[in-house]
Amino acid sequence: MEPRTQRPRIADVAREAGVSKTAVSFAFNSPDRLAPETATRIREVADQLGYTPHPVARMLTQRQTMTIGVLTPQALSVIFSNPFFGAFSEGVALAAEEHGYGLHFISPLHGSLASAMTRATVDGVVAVGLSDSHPEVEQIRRAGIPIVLVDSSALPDHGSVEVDDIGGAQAAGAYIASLGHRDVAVLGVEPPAPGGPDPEGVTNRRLHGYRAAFAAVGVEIGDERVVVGPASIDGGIAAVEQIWASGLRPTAILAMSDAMAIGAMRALHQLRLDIPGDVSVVGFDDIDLAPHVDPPLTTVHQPIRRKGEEAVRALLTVVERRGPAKPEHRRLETRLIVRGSTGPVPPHRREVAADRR
Amino acid sequence: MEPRTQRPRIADVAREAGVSKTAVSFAFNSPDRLAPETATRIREVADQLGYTPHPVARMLTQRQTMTIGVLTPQALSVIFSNPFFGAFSEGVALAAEEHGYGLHFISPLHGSLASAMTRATVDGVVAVGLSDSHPEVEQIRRAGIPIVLVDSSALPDHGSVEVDDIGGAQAAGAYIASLGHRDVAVLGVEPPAPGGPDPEGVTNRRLHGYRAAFAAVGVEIGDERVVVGPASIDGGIAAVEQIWASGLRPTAILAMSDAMAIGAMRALHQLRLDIPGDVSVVGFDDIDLAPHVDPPLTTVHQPIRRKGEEAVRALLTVVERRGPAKPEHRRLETRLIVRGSTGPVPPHRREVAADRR
DNA sequence: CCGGTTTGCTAAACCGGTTTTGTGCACCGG
DNA sequence: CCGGTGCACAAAACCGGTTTAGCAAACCGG
Repeated sequence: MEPRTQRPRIADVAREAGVSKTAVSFAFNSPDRLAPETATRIREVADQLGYTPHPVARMLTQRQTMTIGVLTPQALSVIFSNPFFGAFSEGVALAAEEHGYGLHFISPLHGSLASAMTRATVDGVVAVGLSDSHPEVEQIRRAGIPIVLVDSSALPDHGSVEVDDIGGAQAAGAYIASLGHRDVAVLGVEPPAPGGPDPEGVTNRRLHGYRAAFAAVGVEIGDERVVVGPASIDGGIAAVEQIWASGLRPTAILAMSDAMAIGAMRALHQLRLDIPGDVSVVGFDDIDLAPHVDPPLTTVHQPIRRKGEEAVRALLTVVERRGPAKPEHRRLETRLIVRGSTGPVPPHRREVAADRR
Repeated sequence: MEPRTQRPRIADVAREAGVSKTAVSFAFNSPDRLAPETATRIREVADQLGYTPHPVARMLTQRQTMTIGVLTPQALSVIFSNPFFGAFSEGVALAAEEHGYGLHFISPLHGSLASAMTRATVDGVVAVGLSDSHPEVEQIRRAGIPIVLVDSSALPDHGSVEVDDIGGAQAAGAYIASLGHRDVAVLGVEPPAPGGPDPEGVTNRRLHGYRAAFAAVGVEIGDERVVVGPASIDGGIAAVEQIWASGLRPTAILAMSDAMAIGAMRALHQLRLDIPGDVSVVGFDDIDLAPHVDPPLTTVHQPIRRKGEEAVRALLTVVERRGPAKPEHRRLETRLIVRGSTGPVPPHRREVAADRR
C-alpha cells in the first residue's frame, strides 16, 4: 500500500540490469573497470529508471561535500541588505564555481551560530566578520573544518583575508581634515557580536584610522561622535537622525560602509542640508553604485570581489590537500576615491585649529 | 600510525560512556527515553570528547536536509552582480531562517545545471528565471524534489511566484508615450538559456507590455530596437553603446532592470546627453538605491523581498507536508514609480504621432 | 505470589551509496 | 597439461548515524 520509496536506489538498478550494486557504482564512477557493453547497458537501465546517485549517501562515503560555506554572524536577511555582501558573494561564487564547489550560506539558526554550524555539510567555511571572540570559531576547529577568516586576522593558524582598514580610514580622515573639517561624526557598522565592541573588529580598526588622521591635526574624535548601526541605507538614516537629535552638528560624516553613507546623505537631504556644501560625506567599500548616487560618493575603495575570491582560494588550498598547509594571510589594498560628496568646510563653520579644545 | 579519524564518532562516545550507540543517539534526540542521569552523563562525555553528530549521516537517515536550494540558470557570479538578486535573497533568507532552513545556492557546474542539481542536497528548490523550456526542471521533478518557480508560471503543477510584468511594463510604456516619446529603445535582460528567447520568459512578458503601450499610440517597437544583455550596470552600458553604434537615437530607454538602467544613464552621460533633458530612462525593479542615483530613477516597482519570501513559503508548504498540497500560484503587484529620470520629449525631437510610419 | 505492563537500555537492521576483498574463468608461458 | 596472471564482476564491509525489535529487571494490581 505504501508507494515505497520515491526515487530509485542503486539496488533497483542493479536488480533491473541483473548485476550487483558494485557494478552499478562502477558504471558511474569508474566505467573503465567494467566491460564497455556492461557499462553502457547499466547506464541505459539507470537513466531509463531515472536513477541518479543519492547525493547525501555519496557525501557520506566519500567524506566530502564539494560545498563551501559562507558563515556570517548575522542573519542573512540583514547581511544581504548591504550591497557589499552581494559583491563579496560574487567573488566567492566565482572562485567556488571555478573549482566545482557549491555554495552554502550559514547564518545563526534560532539565534545560534553554533547549532547552524553543526547542521551544515561543508568541506570548509569562509567566515566573514567573525573574530576569535566568537566561541563558534573554536567549535568549528574542533569539528576539524578548515576555515578562512575574512576581515579579522585574529587566528594565526587559520587563513585570513583582510584589507588595509586602518590605512584606508586614515586616508579618508586625513582628506577630510585637509578640507578643514574639525567637527566630524563617525558611522560605525554594528559589531556582529551583540556583546560589546570587538576590539579586533573592522569597526575598531577603521575607527582607529579615522582617529589617527584627526589626531594629526590635534582633534580628538570622542566616543559620543561615534554611532553604530546596521550597515544598510536605513542604518545610515537612523544614525544621522540620532546624531542630530543628540545636538551635534558635524560638517563631515565618516561612514564605514557605502550603504550607511548613502542613507546618511538621504537623511541630510531631508534636513535640508546640501552635500557637500553643508556637510561632507565619505563612505567605505566603493560599491558598484557609489559613482552613480547623487552626489557621487567619495569613499574608500576596497577590492570586494577579490576579497571573496582570495578567501575561497586560500580555503581550497587547505581543503584540497589533506595536510594543513601553512595558512595564508593576505592583506589587500585600499585607496581613497574622491568624488563629489566631499568638499571644503562651509565658511561659517571654519575655525582655527587651535580654537577647538 | 594513522591518526585515525579526526572527529569522534558516535561509537567513541558510546564506548567511553559505557553505553550503546542507541543510548547516545537517544541522549541527543529523545532524552526522555533515557533515565535522566544517564542522559546527562552521556552528554557530558560527548561534549568533553567534542562530539557532534555528523550532519551528513544524520541527513541520510532522516531523509531530510533542512536546506533549501536557490536555483539559477546563470553563474552565481553574474547573478550576484544584479542588486535585484541581493534583495531577492534577502527575502528568501528571511523566510528560510524563520523556518529553520539553511540556504544553498545552486548554479551550473561546469556549464551544466543538471549535474549541479544531482550534487545538491536540498529538500526543495526555488528556481528563479527557469522556464519549462529548461530540461532541468523535468529532471528535478523526476528526482522527486519539490520546486517553486519564480518569474515563470510555466508549470501548473508546481508552485510559482511572479509579478505582473506585463502590467508594470505597460504602465511604464504608457507613461513614456504620454510624455510624447515615440522613438524608444528597449534594454532586455539576457534570457537565461542561451538557446533563443524563451517565449515564456520575463523578457518577453515585459516586452509585450511595452509594445502594447506603444501600440496604443500607433507606434510599433521593432526588434531592432530591442537589445538584450546581462542585467548589470555593465550590461546597460554595453547595450546603450550598441544602440548608438547602430545609428538609433531614441529619446527614451526602457530598461528591464534597474542595474541596466543605471548603466544606460552612465553611458548616456558619457555621450554628453542630459537625462531627462535629452533622453528619458525608466528601469524595472525599484532596487533600494533607485531613489538615490543621479537622477533618481523612474522605475517599475516590484516587491522583490516579498517575492523571495513568498517563494520559500510556498515551497515549504509542500516540503513539510508529505502529500503534495495543491501548488500555490501567486502573482504580486507592480506599479510605476515616477522619479527624475524621465521627462517630456525634447522639443526638436517632437513629432506628430501620424508622422511616424 | 503471579501474569502483565512499564522502564531502561541494547542488538541488529537500515539509510544509499563506495570500496575492499574475493571468486570464477579465460588466457598464457613453460 | 599445469600453475600463475589478469579480467569482469560479486559479496561483504564500511561511512556514521537513526530506528525498530527485543530483552531483562522493576513495578503493579489482584
